[in-house]
Amino acid sequence: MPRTSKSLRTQASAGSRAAPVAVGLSREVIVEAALAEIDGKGLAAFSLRGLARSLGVNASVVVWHVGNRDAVVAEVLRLVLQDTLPPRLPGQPWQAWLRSLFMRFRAAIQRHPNTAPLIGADTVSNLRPDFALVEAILSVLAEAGVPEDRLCSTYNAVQAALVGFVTQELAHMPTEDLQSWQAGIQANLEDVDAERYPHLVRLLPSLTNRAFILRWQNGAVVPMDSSFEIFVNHVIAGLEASLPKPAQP
Amino acid sequence: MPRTSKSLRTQASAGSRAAPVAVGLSREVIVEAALAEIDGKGLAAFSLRGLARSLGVNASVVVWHVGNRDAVVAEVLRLVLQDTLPPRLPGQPWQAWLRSLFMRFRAAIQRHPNTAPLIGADTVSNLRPDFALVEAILSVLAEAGVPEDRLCSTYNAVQAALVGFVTQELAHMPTEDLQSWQAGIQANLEDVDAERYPHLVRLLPSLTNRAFILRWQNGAVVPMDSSFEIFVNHVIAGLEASLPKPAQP
DNA sequence: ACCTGAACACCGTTCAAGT
DNA sequence: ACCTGAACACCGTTCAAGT
Repeated sequence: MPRTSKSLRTQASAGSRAAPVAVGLSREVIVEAALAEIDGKGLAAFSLRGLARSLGVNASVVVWHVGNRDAVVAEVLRLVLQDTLPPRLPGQPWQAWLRSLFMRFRAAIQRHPNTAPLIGADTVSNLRPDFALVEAILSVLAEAGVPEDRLCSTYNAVQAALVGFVTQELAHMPTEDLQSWQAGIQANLEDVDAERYPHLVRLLPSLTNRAFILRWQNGAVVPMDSSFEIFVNHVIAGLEASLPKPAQP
Repeated sequence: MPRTSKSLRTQASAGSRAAPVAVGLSREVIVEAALAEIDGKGLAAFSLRGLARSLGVNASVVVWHVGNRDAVVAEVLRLVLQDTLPPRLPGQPWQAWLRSLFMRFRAAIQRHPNTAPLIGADTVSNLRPDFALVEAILSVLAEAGVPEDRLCSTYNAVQAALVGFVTQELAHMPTEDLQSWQAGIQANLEDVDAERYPHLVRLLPSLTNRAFILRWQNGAVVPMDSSFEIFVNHVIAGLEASLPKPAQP
């Protein structure tokens, strides 16, 4: 029975030259430790060697169990996104289900914001394809009345939206010199020419650190709830508007 | 006058211990070379040392000119996205301008698909904020009739969409073992249970290598034109639907 | 000002060797 | 089967030193 504590080996590590024996490590334990590492240090600072250190083993054992770095990271993402798919409640309109999918997906990444860069930019997502997600979206779109020949394209549009907002809301920010970075952005914003950028200047109070490109903290610190809601509204309304009109009574 | 050829130093590199003299390098030349490197080898294989090699100089000179790796990459993205902002044609409806923005943005990344991971996942984008883009979007949204108190959130929704689709369409794929990876995905797809995933199985021909999560090549090889068009339609229609209704005559 | 070269503290991955 | 330890070919960044 594998333990999940930080070091699987005896803690008296100083002069201990432990014999190379099985230590109860498994793919599952390694992936969980990897997620903990990413949660704590971020993706950029995550390494197989560091992961192995946190497990009290040699780096090559990670490779032996899981494969390479990409595989580890793909498994971590799978762990983060598991149970994201909302159940289809009886009688629930497709709009409501889609909305719950978007919210649950975002909530899952919010729990582990440092994994956000993985969901869109890398294709590690398809290293472990989640067929249930694809089927559920296709099913709900078909039910909504999307024509058969546009189902694939419409699915892609939905999938892009599902991942797109959250990727950016929780995008990684420069960790270290937050102080100077914030100061730099703010100084830039104060110097903006009101003649050339009237809207920007007028809306500055509501935009500063709250709008993409104009912020220095990500959605893990400053959630963009109302923006996300409007975004989801757009997606659903856009979907509705693109449906073939039924004969209106 | 800086030259843009591959090696700025004399090509007789074998036994040449060149004296450390100025070599005509500039921030601009370095960033262009960096883009060329990324275009050729991809972001994962891009390194400051490799970049310096391609320029025929020591690695630390890149640091001296541009700063650190993030700064180099931010400048590269700025170069890729320059001139993305479409002009506002006289009498042009806001919908048409927004559509052209989406298309030009995508076209810019299509020219350098390996930079796609930078636009959304990393926040290198705001290391060099493009105020003109922000202002243009705000301006067009205000003109469309978005209420003042929702301008920021609506801007965020548009920005998320602008970046979201392209990020994924051109997401990086495992470069090396494309053969085995493709085989793996195809094998997986053929084994899908038709009882559990009826839509997936029925639509398999149109989904295979054309739908997110079910493809093994990205948009640089297999463009997702019709999906992108539907996506943009959704964005615009969703925006229209969210506008306060004017008094209908 | 602009560049070299060495050094530091890391990486991912492979591979022989142990039990 | 599962692990160690050494090795290989890299990294980004810093810093003294050259011209």
